[in-house]
Amino acid sequence: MPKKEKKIQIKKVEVKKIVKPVKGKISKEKDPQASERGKKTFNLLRGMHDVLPKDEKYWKPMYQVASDLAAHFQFGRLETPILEEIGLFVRSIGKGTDVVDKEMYTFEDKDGTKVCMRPELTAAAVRAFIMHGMWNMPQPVKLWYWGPMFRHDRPQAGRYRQFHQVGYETFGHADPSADAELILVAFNFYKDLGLPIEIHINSLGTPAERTNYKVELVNYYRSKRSYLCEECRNRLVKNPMRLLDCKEERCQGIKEEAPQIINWLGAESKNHFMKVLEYLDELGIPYQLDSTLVRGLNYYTHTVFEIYVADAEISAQNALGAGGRYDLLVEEMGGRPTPAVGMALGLERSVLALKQYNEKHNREMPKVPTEAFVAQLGEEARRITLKVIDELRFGGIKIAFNLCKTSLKAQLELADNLKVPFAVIIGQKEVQDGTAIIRDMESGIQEIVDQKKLIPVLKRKLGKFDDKR
RNA sequence: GUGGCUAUAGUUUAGUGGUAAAACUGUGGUUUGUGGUACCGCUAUCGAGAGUUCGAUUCUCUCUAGCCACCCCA
Repeated sequence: MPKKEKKIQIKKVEVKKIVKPVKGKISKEKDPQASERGKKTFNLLRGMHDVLPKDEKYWKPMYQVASDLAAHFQFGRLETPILEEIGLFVRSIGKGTDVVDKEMYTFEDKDGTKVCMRPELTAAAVRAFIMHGMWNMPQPVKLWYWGPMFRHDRPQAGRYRQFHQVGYETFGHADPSADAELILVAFNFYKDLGLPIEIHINSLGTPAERTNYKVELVNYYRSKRSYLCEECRNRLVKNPMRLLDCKEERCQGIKEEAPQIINWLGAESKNHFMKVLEYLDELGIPYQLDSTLVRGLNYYTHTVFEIYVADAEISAQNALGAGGRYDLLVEEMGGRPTPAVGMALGLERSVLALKQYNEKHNREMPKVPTEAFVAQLGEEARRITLKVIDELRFGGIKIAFNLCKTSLKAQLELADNLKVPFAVIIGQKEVQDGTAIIRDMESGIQEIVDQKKLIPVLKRKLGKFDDKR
């Protein structure tokens, strides 16, 4: 109780003080704010995040690069619903994987259908491929997507429950060139954004080859059983391929000596893999063979790869993206046997890595410079200004303005912050004369121009080609 | 899901058992039509709830969130 009384008293004092020198404006503005303070505010759900305008400089170019690459490599945009039947993911990703067993957002729809928010998009792409009879289209069928995915994992930096991926999938192209093409797309994505990456690559062969290899792997690890960490002893029974993921120090030596899957591949599989590598060599894409790379989703065959930030210091979550071949999935999902390769990149992680990389190297994302600031004085001028602003848009001039500001000083300050080369000033006098002032922000030299000639004059000053002359 | 650390203005940080400081940002102003400086205002129920206490932002507990490692993955 005493707390509240004190506070109220303080406020009254403040208001009185303010009312004296200024007008009634401020006290009017303050009251609603004060009453709002008592209201509850809402927070985000755990693991959710807003993408804010301050990060637009990352998200916008990412989308631009992603869609440019898609256009260049002839991927068609696929947009699928966020909600899908739960079985779609259970069958494709596979039971026993963490994604399916622990991380999916699932619920029962009002009609009792078991529904799931997509944890990834390859399965949905396969579904769409089959559903729309895309095997009847000229092959290969190339699809790309961009959108939110949902995984109920424990959040960490660069790891969210709703996160975004961009992905590319190629159907009906069995040749190693398809694998290489996708890796090239990923490589170019980061190259264009200015982030050095490295590719880790491996081959899982066919399921039969993998089974043979697993037997050998288990035999090997059994012989070392007493030296293994507890976790690995479990893996030995549950998921032997994951033994290769172990980070325990005591298991590292054992891991290094472990049989490598590449030696268990048949001639055909080996040949496929070698050809992929040859393509990468030809393209000059650096890669590292990684015999321990196995991937968490069950549908992969042959080539698998992951994309890491080249600078190991940069991020905890440094796996930016991953992909691989899934030649059997389309058939498994009820379609005609169709070879396929896919790849997905994590966007939040890419932003995080880019930020850290840029900070480390004192680099900034390129942005389109503003060419002119339009300043206005008075209500009359504001009316004209909004029109001028619109005309300048048609003139193709990148401008900034702020109708909220009334003083010229404040507006020029903004112009200065934006490092705009020119300011266009419209006041009462200019409204009457139908003119505008163009101020060179560097020299301070001003020129009075007819409002109708604003676009050509500005263009000339900006060194732009003016097609009206 | 397991373990650990953290939680003060929009941001980054001080600080104290007696309700809080600074920088930056934002906003208004320093003769109401001119910027890059300078100066002066304004902006925090000290994450939420409970407990201990005359009194807590400061101590304890619970919760929540973030971060780190594991797990997993993008």
